[in-house]
Amino acid sequence: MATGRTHRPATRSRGIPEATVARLPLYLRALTALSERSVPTVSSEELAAAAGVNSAKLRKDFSYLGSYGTRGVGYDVEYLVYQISRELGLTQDWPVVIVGIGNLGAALANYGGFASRGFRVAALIDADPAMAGKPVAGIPVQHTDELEKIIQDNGVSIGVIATPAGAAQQVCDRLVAAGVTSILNFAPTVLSVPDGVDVRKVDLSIELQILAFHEQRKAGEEAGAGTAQQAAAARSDAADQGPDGDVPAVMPA
Amino acid sequence: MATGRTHRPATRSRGIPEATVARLPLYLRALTALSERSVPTVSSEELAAAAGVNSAKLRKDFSYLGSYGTRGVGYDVEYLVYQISRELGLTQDWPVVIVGIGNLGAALANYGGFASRGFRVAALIDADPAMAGKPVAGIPVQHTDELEKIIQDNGVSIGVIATPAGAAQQVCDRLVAAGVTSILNFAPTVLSVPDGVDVRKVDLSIELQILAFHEQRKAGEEAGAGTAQQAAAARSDAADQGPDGDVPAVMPA
DNA sequence: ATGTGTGAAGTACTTCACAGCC
DNA sequence: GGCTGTGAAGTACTTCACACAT
Repeated sequence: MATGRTHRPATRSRGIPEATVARLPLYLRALTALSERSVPTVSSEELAAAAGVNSAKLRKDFSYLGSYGTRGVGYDVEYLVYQISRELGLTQDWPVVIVGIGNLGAALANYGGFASRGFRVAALIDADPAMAGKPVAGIPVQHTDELEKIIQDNGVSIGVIATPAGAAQQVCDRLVAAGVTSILNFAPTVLSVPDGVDVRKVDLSIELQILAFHEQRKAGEEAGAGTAQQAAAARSDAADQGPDGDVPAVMPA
Repeated sequence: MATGRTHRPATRSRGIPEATVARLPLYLRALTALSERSVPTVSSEELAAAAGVNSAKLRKDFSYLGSYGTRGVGYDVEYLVYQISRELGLTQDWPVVIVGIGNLGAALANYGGFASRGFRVAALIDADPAMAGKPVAGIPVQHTDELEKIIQDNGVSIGVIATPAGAAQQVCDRLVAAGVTSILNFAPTVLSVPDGVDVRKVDLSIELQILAFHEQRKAGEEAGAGTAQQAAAARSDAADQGPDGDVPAVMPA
């Protein structure tokens, strides 16, 4: 059990690479925008630009899902939206609980991108008795004591932890014991979970530290001998959004 | 300019792999905890467990920084804290501005992990005139009109965007024009930036969608022929925290 | 003509396994 | 004897480049 190592020898759920899965939501967002503008078809080049990746990667990604495009033409927007949604499991309804209703928890509760994507905030839970009953984003906050009952009554399998770091592991254990098998963790802690439970982590301070690292490099290169050549080769990261295609996004209030 | 593609031929800033950089903050956090408990040394095995990675990876990561361990003994906690902090550029002070002071922006402003890690919230900026002057986390909110002046007066190079999606690109453009070269984007949009500017993205809805994908697989495998073998091999992701070591974390209020 | 789908080549990251130092 | 540091092997992901369908 401990920190729950796991070697994941070839986890590839059914042949779709994890890196591809992480990009599908990006494509879906771009496609949804096109759909709203009633654009009927897109080329891999256009869609890739909108999603911030390169077109070869996008075509390869789609090839794992099937052959949904038409050579010489492109992809049918509506059809692709459906296929990706289905692949991601967004055609079904996912009740979600948010535990820890501070500023962050409230921000998450208010996040509009939820309902639109198959997610439904089933309940807000907080340890502070003073919060109980107070509505946040139109949903009354419930006390932690009710956690197990809420999970079971609503058939919740996805939990969001937005508590302080000190409470996170305990909340996590209770969520898992009650039947939650996927956790999105905003607390700056490494959570231990049994096999079969997925944890994803979102950590502001880590992101900032990564930015600081690159920022420092930029400053150094500027100062250090400007070998022109070196300066040119310097840092051209920029786009492709975040040093590695991965990573996710919250939503402002 | 467009979506600002970039092939980043061998960006590796100075030989440290991006994947390693992304883990340094994790190690740093674990080490800081050990330091607070006055633990003098750690083995790669122990530290790896605390950080949620495996020990071979950790040793390899550290080998990119130098030979800071002692064979047969382990790593000196204080010394490593210093070396990693320096490598990440945390020994200097990074003034940061947060734009968009809704629930999320407020949550970020209140995040304690800031000051402790070399980051300082230099200013909070919001487009709503009604917010101007109101203190959030003890810092008075300033109006967007002041953005350029704030950036320049404080020498800010890192900006956090927590505005609604619609405002993000415009805010981003202004930040970049004013001199910001690293952006942490919480708005669910792909930002276009010129070369030399780093963008990292944090997106709640993408994380949830990735969880939903795996959640769906779990359900499917349960139902589908339980080839015992298949069920056993099933999904053993779990720990290693989030399908790929990467990703970051916000902090609750 | 145009743009998809994909083997093949290239690159990045991880894990193994063990020599070498304490 | 214990634990680091690292070449070498293995795996995962990306990019190229072009055959092939429309």
